[in-house]
Amino acid sequence: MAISEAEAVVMNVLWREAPHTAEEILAEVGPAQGWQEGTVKSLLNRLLRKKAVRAERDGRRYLYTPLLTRQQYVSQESKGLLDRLFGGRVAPLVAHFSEQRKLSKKDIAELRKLLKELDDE
Amino acid sequence: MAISEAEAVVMNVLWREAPHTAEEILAEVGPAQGWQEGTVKSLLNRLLRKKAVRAERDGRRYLYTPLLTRQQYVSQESKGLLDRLFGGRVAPLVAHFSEQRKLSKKDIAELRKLLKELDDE
DNA sequence: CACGATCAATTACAGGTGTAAACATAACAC
DNA sequence: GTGTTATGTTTACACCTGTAATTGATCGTG
Repeated sequence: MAISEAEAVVMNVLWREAPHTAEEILAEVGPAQGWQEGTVKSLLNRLLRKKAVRAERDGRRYLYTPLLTRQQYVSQESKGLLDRLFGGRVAPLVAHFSEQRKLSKKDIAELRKLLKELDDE
Repeated sequence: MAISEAEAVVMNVLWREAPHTAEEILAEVGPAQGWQEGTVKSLLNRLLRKKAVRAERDGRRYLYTPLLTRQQYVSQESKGLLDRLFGGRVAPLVAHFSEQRKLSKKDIAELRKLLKELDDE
């Protein structure tokens, strides 16, 4: 089942470092998102139900670890967008950003490097 | 207000060619999506409420025309994804696809061409 | 052992979505 | 003009989301 945007915020914390307790996650995202304890707990529960994380008891609390990998999530999401908007292909998306002048110098440099490396294989 | 995925399917028809009647839209997407008449009508109404399309009476029916442009929609959606997953930048997304071996030959060729053109400006 | 503190689990609730059924209205055919 | 047909509008309804408040379980403390 797809994980929602709010849920992804929680996953992001766990992808950076795991395991974490609910409290730690709250400390990390609560302020920025304006979330309270119950919110994070709910999101964790939904992620559990969706098998995106697993919880392991540690005394009175739980330690949460991601089951869904960031790779998997990123792939799903990107593919979804590409399929919906660009016929499933990458180049048209880059072209779109290029037309909109949204490619930074850094982007361009990195893309050049990337293509060069592809050459060498 | 954001338009949903099902709504985007309808918009896609109108972006290809407009205006269209509800019936024509149904004919185009109904079979593929397994949608019936009521579904398309509802989606059109929600799009009207969201000011994403406008309707112009034509005898007994309406002709629907997009107000939200494909450009606008694509920009919103792509930016959202990039911000959420790739720090708002294009190159990391392409890198992701490259790592996953999801760049087709055609993609690579087009990207090369694109970068070359950027050079010439 | 009873009590408060600390967590997690359950329940809540409004708003969005997917998917229509039901209802209203207007035009056309007789 | 009245009934049928073609359209659009309203209402429905279950599920997902964001965001908690409430309830329940457990642990440490006196």
